[in-house]
Amino acid sequence: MTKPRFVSAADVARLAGVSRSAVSRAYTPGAAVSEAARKRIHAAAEELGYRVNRLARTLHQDRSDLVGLVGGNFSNPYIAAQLDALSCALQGRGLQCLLMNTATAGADVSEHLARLLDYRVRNVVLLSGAAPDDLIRLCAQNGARMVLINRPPPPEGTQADLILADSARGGRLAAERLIAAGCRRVAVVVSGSRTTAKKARAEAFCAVMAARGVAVTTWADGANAYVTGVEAARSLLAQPGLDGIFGVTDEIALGVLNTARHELGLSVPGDLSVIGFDDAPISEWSSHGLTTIRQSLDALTAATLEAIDRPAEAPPTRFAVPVELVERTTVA
Amino acid sequence: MTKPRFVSAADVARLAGVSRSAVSRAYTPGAAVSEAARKRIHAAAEELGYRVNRLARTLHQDRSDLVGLVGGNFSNPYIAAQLDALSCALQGRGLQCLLMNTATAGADVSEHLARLLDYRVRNVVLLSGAAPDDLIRLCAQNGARMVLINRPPPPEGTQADLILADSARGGRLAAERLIAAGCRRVAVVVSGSRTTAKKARAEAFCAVMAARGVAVTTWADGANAYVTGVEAARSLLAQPGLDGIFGVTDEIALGVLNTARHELGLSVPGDLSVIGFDDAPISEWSSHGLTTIRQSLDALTAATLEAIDRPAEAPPTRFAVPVELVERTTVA
DNA sequence: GCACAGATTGCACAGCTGTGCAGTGACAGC
DNA sequence: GCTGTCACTGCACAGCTGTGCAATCTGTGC
Repeated sequence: MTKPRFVSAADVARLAGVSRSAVSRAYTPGAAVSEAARKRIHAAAEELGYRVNRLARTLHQDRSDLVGLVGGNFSNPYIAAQLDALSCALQGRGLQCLLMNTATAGADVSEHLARLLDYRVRNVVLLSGAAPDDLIRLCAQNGARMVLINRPPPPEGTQADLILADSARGGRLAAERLIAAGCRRVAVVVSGSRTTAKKARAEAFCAVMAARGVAVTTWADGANAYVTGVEAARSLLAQPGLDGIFGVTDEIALGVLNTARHELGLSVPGDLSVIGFDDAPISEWSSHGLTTIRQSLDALTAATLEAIDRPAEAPPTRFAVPVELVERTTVA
Repeated sequence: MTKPRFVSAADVARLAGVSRSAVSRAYTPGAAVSEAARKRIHAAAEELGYRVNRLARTLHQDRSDLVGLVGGNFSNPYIAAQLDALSCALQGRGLQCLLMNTATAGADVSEHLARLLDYRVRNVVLLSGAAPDDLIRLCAQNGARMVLINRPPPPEGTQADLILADSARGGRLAAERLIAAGCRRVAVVVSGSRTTAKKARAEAFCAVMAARGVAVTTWADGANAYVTGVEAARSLLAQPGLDGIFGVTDEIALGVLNTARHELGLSVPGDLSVIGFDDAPISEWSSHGLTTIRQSLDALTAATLEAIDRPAEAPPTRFAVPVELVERTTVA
C-alpha cells in the first residue's frame, strides 16, 4: 500500500479529464466553468474525497480564515462557556478557531503565542491571560488584528480592539447590593495574578465601601481559580465578624460560598452574604444559586464578532459590554 | 499607509543581504548556514517581525502540525477539562489545535467536520458527538489519522485509533455500589442522543441489576446536559419509591443530585443515592461531593498523545483506559 | 603557488492553489 | 460562407517555503 497522501486538485483534474484550473474554478463561486464540467469535476472530487486545500488558498490570498483563540484556563466555567459560544459563532461565519492554551507548562508563553502568527491567523482573540507587549507588536507588524477581551489597553498607538465589560459599574453594583443587605464588614477576593479588569472590579467595590464607611479587607493571593476562593474563605472566616464577601470571579465566589457553607458550617445568606462576577452557567445551579454580576455572554460574543468583521485597516475601537445584577439566593 | 502584509522570507533576505534559501535554512535545524549569516538573518527577522509561514511549510512537507479537536459541548465540565489538558499536552509537542464545535446551529455538521481536512490536519480527535461515516472515509482518503475517544468503532477496515474507557466495568461498579448501599429500586439516566459508550455504561449497569433481581427504570430523553438530569429527577421522583439513580455522565448526575436535594427536598444519600460517571473537577466541590466512576483524565490524555504520535501508516490500535470508583458522599 | 577538502551559498524546482490572459470552439447574423 | 461575439478552457505565473544540486569560497597541506 502506498503511503496515504492528501488528494490534490491535479488528481481530480486527471480523473475528470479537465485542466487543473477548471477544478479550481469549479470551487470558486462566480468563476467561468460550464455546467457540464462543474458536474463532472464535483463527481470526481466526491469519488476521490477531494477538498480544497485552504492552506494553499490562504497562501495566495492575503487573509486566512483562521482566528486565534488564546486563553489560560479553559476549565473555568465562564471561559468554557465563552469558548463554546465563540467557536459556534465564528464557525457560523466560515471562520476556524486555532486554540492556544497559555497554561502550557514550562514553555515560554510569548513563544507559544507567536506561534499563532506562524499560521497567519487573521485575528487573535485574547480571552484570558496577559498580552505580552511583543506579541502585540508582532501582530501589528504582520497585519493580524487583535481583539482583547477584558484586558488592559495596549501601549499607545497599537492596533487592537478592546472589548470591555463595565467592571467599575459591576464593582459598584456588588458593593451597593451588600450594603443594602446590611453588611458592615466585608472582604473582596482577587487572585494573585490580577488583571486590570479584575483589579477595576475590586477597586470600584472598595471605593463605594469607603464612601459608606464600611471597612474592606482585600485578599489577593493564589491563582485565578476555585481553590483561591476556598483558601480565602478559610483564612478570612477563621475568626468571626465578616458578613459579606465579593469574589471578582464566579469561580472564586463559588469557592468562597461552598467553603463557608459546607466546610465552615456557616449559613449563606444568614451569617454571610456572597456575591460574584461573570454569571457562569453553574452559578445558577440550585446547588449554588449565586447572586452575581452578569456580563452578558451574548453581548460579549456579538462584540467580538463585530470586531473581527471590521476590515484590517479600520481604526481600533472600544466596545462596551453592559453588566447587570442577577439576584439569587446568596445575599440577604 | 500601505495595507499591512505578512512579512515573508524574501523580505528578511533582502534586509539581511542573503538569498531566500539562507533564510529558510536559518530556521531549519541542522541545515548548512554559517554562524555569521544565521545571526544576521535572525536580527533582520527580529526587526521585521518575521515568522516562518507554517502554512507554506505544510504545503511542502506532507504532514502538518495541526490537530483537529472535535467536540459538541465545551461547557460540559468534563469536556472542558479534557480540552484544557489535551491542548496543553499537544502544544507541549509543538502541535496546534484546530477547534471544531459540532453544536454550530443550523449548519450541516458533516460539512463542518470535513472543513477540518481543508486545513490538512494530521489528526482528527473526536471528543464527543457522533462521527459520520463519510467523515471517517474522508479522513482515510486523505491520510489523516483519526482518534475516537469513547466513540463507537467505525465500520470494518477503516483506519481509526480507539480510546475507550472501560464503560462496562464502570457500569458494573456503579451498580454494585448502589446494591451495597442497599438500594432496591433504581433508575439509570441516559441522554436521548446516546452514544455507544453511554449506552454501554447503562447496559452493564442494568445487567448487574437484573442479575440481582433489582428493578431498573431507564430514562432516555433530552440532550446530553445538566437539564436532562433535572428533568429526569423531576419525572422519576414524582412519586416516591426510587432509592438510587445512576447518571451516565457527571453533568447529568449533578442535575439529578441538585434537583433532588434543593428542589424536591430529598436527603442525599439519606432518601436517595446518586452516582455519576466521569469525575469532572466540579464533582469534587463540597457543594456536590458526588460519588462517581472516574475515567482518568491523565490516562485519557496520555493515550491520545500516544495515538497521535504513531506514524501515519501504523495499523490502528485500541487503547483501554481504566476506571475506578471514587467514594464521596452521595451514596449511602 | 597549487590542488584538494570542506563549508557555504544560490539556483531552480516542487508542493497546491487562484487568476490574468490568450486561445479555442460554437453559434448567430448577414 | 464569413465574421464577430461569447462562453469556456488551459497556460503560465504568483504566493511562500524546503531542499537537491551545482557553484563558489575558505583554508590547509605540500
